Amino acid sequence: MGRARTNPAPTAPTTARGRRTHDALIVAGRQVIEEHGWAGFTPEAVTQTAGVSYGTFYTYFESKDDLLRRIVQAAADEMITESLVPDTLDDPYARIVEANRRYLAATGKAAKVLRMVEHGAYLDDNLRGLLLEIREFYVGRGADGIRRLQEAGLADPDLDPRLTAIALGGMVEQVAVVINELREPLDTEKMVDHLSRLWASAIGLRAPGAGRRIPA
Amino acid sequence: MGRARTNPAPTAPTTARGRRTHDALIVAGRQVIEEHGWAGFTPEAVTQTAGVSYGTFYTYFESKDDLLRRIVQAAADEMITESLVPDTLDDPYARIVEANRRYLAATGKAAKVLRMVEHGAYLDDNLRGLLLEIREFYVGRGADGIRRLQEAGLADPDLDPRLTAIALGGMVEQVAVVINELREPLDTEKMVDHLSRLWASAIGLRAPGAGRRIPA
Amino acid sequence: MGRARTNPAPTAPTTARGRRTHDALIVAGRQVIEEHGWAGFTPEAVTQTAGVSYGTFYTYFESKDDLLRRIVQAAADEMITESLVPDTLDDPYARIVEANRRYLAATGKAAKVLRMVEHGAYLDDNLRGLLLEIREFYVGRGADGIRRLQEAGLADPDLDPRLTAIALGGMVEQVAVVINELREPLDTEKMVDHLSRLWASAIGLRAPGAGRRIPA
Amino acid sequence: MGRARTNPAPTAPTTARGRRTHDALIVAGRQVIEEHGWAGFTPEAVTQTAGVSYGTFYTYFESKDDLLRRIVQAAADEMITESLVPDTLDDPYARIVEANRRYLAATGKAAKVLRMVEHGAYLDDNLRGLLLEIREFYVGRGADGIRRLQEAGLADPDLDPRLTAIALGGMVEQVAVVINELREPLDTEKMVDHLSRLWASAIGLRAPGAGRRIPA
DNA sequence: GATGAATGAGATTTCATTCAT
DNA sequence: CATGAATGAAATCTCATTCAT
Repeated sequence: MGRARTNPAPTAPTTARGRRTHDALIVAGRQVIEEHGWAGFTPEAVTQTAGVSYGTFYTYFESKDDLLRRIVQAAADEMITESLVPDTLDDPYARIVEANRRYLAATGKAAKVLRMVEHGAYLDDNLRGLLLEIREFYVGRGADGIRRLQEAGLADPDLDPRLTAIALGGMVEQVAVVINELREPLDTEKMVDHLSRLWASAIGLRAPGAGRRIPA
Repeated sequence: MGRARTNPAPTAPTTARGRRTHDALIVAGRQVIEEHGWAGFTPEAVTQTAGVSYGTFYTYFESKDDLLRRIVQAAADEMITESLVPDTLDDPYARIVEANRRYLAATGKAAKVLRMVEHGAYLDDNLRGLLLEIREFYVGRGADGIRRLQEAGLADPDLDPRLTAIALGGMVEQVAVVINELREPLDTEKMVDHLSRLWASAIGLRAPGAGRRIPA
Repeated sequence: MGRARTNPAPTAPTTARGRRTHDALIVAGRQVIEEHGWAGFTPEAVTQTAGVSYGTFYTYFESKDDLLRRIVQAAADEMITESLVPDTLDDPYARIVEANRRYLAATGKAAKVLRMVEHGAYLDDNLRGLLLEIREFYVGRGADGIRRLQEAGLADPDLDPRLTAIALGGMVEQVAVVINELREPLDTEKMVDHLSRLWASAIGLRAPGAGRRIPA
Repeated sequence: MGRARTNPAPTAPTTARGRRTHDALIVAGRQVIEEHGWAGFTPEAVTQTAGVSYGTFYTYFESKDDLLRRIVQAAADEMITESLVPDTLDDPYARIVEANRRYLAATGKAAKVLRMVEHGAYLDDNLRGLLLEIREFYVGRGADGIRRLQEAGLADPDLDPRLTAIALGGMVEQVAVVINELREPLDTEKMVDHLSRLWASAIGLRAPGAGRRIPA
């Protein structure tokens, strides 16, 4: 009634048991979203899935929003971690292939969660900021790669690296989503191959000193 | 949503005034979704935006779902109509440019609405079917175009037309959506240029008898 | 979920039926508070008492707080209106008697509601302001009366009118509360007599040109 | 509140540490009520203020009600103890002054706590009885004092001692509470002076053999 | 048809109390 | 004894849908 929150602001759990429950709720929350979508994402569903009582939810999270933010953060971290390409890989085309393969592999579920948030019901400023950060990570990384190739004389110098990264990154992102939704099961490895060839051709990638642009 | 209905089934409006109200509600509904997302899409908001009383909603629509279906249908029709490229345009590259320009111009918001439905709370079989149809329209059209170019010896014959269409179509679709969400204002015409060059390069489009793949 | 209120902000009812329901809810709310105290003041109890459904509460009031504010406002208005002493009454002592009689008569229930708010669970800034206003009304009126008597040479000139009004007003206010709570039934008219004599003696009120301070 | 209890009944603390914790909780509880009112009075807030863990609450108190009763009892004891006027003080007016000074000094907050209980959410028979006792103590003491003065010919014999004590006691009590709530800071000593003069004049107190009723 | 009030099941959140460690 | 996590009934609020006028 018009008064400030009087309830205990949830604090980080101090005991092992507390941490277990806390983590279980995040895992359960993610699972609920993935399986039942927005409509199913209720504190009740989450606690039931985690096997704890209703009230326990608010021992660890201020609100549904709060849990959502943490789920998104976790999904984003996971996506980014899993889609990093090792520095030891030198060949530009191989790097493209690897990046695409990892992206498609990594983003099945995580991307689904992120999309749901993006186009779903609830977007406060915190979440919007989080999503923009994630996008910026991918766009920036893609633009850097393109710029390096241009500087090495390996890619079309007329392309704006950032616009190109937005476009080609969008291609891969969108394909990742479609794969998870299409009825027709796509051969993922074949799609990785196509995406890589399209990406390479699009930026005019050529093997140093070679006439052929992409491996046959 | 999903409650049994006991309401009189709304009938198609018979008077001119009825049709006007009906259409105004669809327009208002679309506007509400675009501007306020799912959270704002309530009968209350829609009727207020349309300037009619609350109860009028159910004079014309069985339910929120019902209106949603009609909004999606309208958005899809509009997208498809506006993104058709006239047959009179012969030059392949010019057709690509034109298709991309029209897509970006016409469909940013419509695509956003479709995405929302896709990832939003409510996806009944009707809606899912509708979305698949729309996607199939674009993918099919893109694949046909690529296949024709391949047959004419103007595009890389090693590419699977369908996979390629999914990937490149996804690129344009994703860019269309992103443009409306990014903080940085993109120069649309420059983006059209980039998308077109990327698309053309990606499929190895070459002007008949020319060495250069894309216009400078 | 972190979004602004999307629900219709309740608007003043436009139809007669609406006004009836609105008023019934305020009456019911007041009755619930008086009879069951804070613990019983729930939207459910209020709507049941008013004979409407639960949801109707939020057709007219933004929140429990909102209704509470209106109840307090109504109680205050009622108290103030009923405790006004007609200007036609000239004799100072008679005015004191009349003011006390009206105060005790008027404030049984209203004062109970106000006390509950004051010492009860919920005091946001709006309510606090409202209560201060009410108090100020009584203190100001009392101080004015005392000052006038002092200027007419009818009351002890050494008294600070404001402090005196706070003290004597508090006396009457407190007695009003006690009357409603004590087991022992007090003779109200006798109490009015005592309060008036105490008040008059306290300020040294003397009839013009008379030795006796108060009527026997 | 009002739930059946299955908890082990807390036992009186046996160790020094136990007593310290027990007392700290009562002090903290009182502080919480005074500062944050009913809304803030939660086991959580009390234990935090006392610097002990949540669960410890129920080591010492059966319930919130239980703590409340002890707080009220402590506040009452304190009020009564601190407002006792030493028997060595003989002069009637000086006794009035001293009683008022002590009451204002000691009991503003305690009185507020008692009021809160009175008008707050929870009033079981135990509490009600306690409050009536406290009131009776003050009313009885006041009435006795007035009766003695009347018998000594020092006060208006027409006044009903009990009614007068209720009224004048209410005056002081109310002022004590109001002082803590008013925006305008009152000069307490000046208020003591006024209260005393008003009280004395009201009962017609006159110094034996003196014409002036109250010190100038 | 249009209007706006009414409905009530369901979602979110609170918090006094209990319990495992 | 102390700790802090767990519990769940009850409170507040939402909103798609229905209904009386």
